[in-house]
Amino acid sequence: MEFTSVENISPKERRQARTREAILEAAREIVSEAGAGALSMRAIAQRIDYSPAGLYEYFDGKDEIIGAICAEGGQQLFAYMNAVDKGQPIADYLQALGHAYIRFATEQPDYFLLMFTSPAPLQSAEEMAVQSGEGSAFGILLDAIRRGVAEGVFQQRAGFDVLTMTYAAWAMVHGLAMLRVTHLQGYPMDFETGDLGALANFGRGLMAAH
Amino acid sequence: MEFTSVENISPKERRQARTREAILEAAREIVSEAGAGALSMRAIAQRIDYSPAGLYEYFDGKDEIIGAICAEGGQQLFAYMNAVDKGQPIADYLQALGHAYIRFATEQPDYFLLMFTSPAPLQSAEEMAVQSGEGSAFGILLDAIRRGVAEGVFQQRAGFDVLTMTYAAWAMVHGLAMLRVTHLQGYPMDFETGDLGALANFGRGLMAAH
DNA sequence: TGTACATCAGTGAACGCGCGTTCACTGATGTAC
DNA sequence: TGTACATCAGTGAACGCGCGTTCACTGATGTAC
Repeated sequence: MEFTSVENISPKERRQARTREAILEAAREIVSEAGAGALSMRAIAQRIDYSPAGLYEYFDGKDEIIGAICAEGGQQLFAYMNAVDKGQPIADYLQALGHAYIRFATEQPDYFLLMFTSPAPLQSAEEMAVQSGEGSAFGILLDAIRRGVAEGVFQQRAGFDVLTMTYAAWAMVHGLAMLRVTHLQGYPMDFETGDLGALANFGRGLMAAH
Repeated sequence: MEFTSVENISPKERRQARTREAILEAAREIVSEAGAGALSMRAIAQRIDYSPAGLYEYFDGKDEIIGAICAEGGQQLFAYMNAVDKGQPIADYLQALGHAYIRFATEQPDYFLLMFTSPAPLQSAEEMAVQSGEGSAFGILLDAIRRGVAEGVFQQRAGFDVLTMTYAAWAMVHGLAMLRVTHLQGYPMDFETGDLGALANFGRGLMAAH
């Protein structure tokens, strides 16, 4: 029988983990402050007083660092959505989830763009279906839709099952978030009202015929 | 009284216009074939057998060229949506418009991304409100919503006027298109069905209470 | 019709920059006897 | 406890690349007399 390796962490490994974390933190800060375009090995190294070459002790290259901070971004997005009060009526809850998604995008626009303007690491529809609340933003959305259907508030329709409904909800909030941080950035309009209206409209579409 | 300068075009101006067009065509092709990342002054010049320096006779710099082909992209998107049969019932028509938007994005993904991942030249909400069918994709969408409301099929609600409804519709199709060409690129799922369901769901939300 | 000149379109080479990555190296830390 | 050695974290300099833009220039085209 083997020991789980989780417990035995040597001082060396602790140090390495800390440095890895420092690298990612620096990368995160650069993206937040100056956008994804400013993220370079040199910039990261400078920020933590390393030479660029030193980073290769901890990561295989730039892509791996980007991948790691995208994963962190996913967790952050999850945190935004998981903080929403689950006690509310399902329609309100779903709307609040959308709002949280948009809030993440507007508060961390560069982060959001980094995560969502390049292709994600592949994952099948089945895998997406499996992931429930714990861990991913999509899972939270999925659980909400499931709950709405179970409560009889939302209604499955032909060609519009729970998974597809979730995809649609995601696309709705993603479109609102994306337009806002890219094409409509700086537009003098009342996004808050617009988003609320759009989310309410989407919710009406989900409702079961009375 | 002055003559309109539109008519008198010298041979010189004609030549210049043709070269300008050739530059933009080359830029368009590069973006289509290799993505926005591959668009460089050198690449454009090479494709039309100029030296990079020569391009500065026709454009002030790279940004101006990008701006010009984004404008062209807007016209192309307009063409997609304007080709949709306006004779159908409004709900079908709106759905078909969404479909056309998504088709543009999937058939010209690099173009679409170039247009929609950087901020657009600013324009006020009033200007957007003014632009009707002739010219812009947003205008077409706006006209459709207006028609739906006029026919009593769609319903204006508190905080959800025609302009806001159009914004919501745009965000819906934009989210579907965007997810598809970025984060979900290559996912093994049935986008066609998903998009149809999402658009139908959005339409239901617009409907007037019976 | 011929000639002198001005305008024009376009070039070649360079400037200065930043990028990801590699590699031979060094000095410090840890280890074995 | 001291010494010899191996491992390790990190460096400095360079490689090779591509970028947008500038500038002095040239050869062709057009114009005026």
